[in-house]
Amino acid sequence: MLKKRAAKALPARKKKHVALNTKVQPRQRRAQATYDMILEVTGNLLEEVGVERLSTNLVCERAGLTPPALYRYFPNKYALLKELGAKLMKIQDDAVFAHQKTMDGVGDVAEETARNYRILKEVNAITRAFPGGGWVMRALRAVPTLSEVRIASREDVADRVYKRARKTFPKADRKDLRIGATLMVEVMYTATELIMDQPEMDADRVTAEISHMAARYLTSFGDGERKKSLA
Amino acid sequence: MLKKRAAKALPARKKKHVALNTKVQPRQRRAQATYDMILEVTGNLLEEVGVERLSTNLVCERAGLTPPALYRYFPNKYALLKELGAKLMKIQDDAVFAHQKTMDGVGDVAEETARNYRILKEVNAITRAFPGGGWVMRALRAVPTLSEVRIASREDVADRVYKRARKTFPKADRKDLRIGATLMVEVMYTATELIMDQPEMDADRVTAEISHMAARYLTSFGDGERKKSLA
DNA sequence: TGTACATCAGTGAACGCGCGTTCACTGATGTAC
DNA sequence: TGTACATCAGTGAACGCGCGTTCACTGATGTAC
Repeated sequence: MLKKRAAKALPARKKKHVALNTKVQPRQRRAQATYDMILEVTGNLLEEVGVERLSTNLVCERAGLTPPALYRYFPNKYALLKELGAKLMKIQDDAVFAHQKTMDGVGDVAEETARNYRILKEVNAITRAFPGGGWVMRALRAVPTLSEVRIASREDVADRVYKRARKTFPKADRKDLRIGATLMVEVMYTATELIMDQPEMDADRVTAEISHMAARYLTSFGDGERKKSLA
Repeated sequence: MLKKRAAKALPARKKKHVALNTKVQPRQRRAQATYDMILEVTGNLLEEVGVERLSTNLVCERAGLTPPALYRYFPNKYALLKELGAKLMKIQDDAVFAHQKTMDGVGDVAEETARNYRILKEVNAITRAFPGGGWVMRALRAVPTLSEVRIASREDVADRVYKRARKTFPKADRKDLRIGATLMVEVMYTATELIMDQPEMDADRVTAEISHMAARYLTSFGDGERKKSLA
């Protein structure tokens, strides 16, 4: 089948709000390499200068490109951050989902603690290995347009936790359990942020303790004392 | 092979270290009023335009001042944020400490849940009432020079939790307990951030659940099952 | 009490810089025939 | 197979803007006598 030639690009409309989505998708190999390099350079620069001093011009300079080349793919620095953020969220989530697959329902506190610990260890390692990982996570919190990416990712994970927990605790209040899943996920990732932000803290201890906290909490949905406490 | 301009080394942008502390302290009444107004305007502007689009020029314009007037007290926008951040941390902490005074040791889960709930409710209300409160909290996370303020505040609170818990759990591992206190405090404030960031969430439920989570965790230090879980 | 005067507070106008962005262009790539 | 040519990819040079910052200055305030 013959591919239709792409129609000539229409003149860009004037837009009040600049979209954060990438503009043109790279079609040739050369372009894909450029695209990837831009993001790689961005990650490295984040590590060096932080999100405030990051700019498209700076990325171009470091990447050995002229601004229109970058501008072809990304409208501004937030588009860069969004793309990096989406990438990081994806590989974090994938790691979590890989673990989730081996789980059927919620175990006891010791079992859940061990599970959480293994997952968190892996997520921490992934984030540390990601160029500018700490900065990307900070940006995902601080920049409103980016927080959508973050929230969507977290809710994805929380949803699976919820479904798993519902099997084990069929009598638990559904809304509580759903919010509980969100909170558990949020708390777990908080540990990762804490470790990235404050390297002086004992990462292993933090990971272990948060894992325990999350496990205690999740298993509490099968506990009569919950109601009494929250009455 | 791709033809690319040689990547230049980063120019040595030797930005002299700008102190974030206020420069001149206001001495006259007029000056104090100006100083306070600048911060008030900053808070309101944060609400309107966010931290990225905030600038000293914008604050001046809105405050009806010329740049040198602002510059007399604050060297840049981070000094403004730091001052606002310190203020918010202080009134949050004061509220927590007021509650802590009435506590002697750690109670049971139900009791601790109730305590946490009351404290968190108040901290949430304080943060909501603070102009630009949500943005200030985000900035305290995202801006490195500001995170010092945040960490110092959190550790202050954690220290008191630690001392209280040590009385009740004299046999618990000291290091675990100290880190546990930090984590508990961190998790509690996470709830506040979550509520500020995602107003679509049920604030009451989130507050209640996190209070329960923190209570479960803290009381776990008097529990034999802890060791087994974390082995 | 009034007033002279030192100090504090804020103005007006300008600066250099780096930002995002655009235009007209050249060069590279892939593919239809 | 080679090649013509449409399309994709990136260049070079410039723009207007708002940023932080500074200078020399005027006006306001408080106080010593």
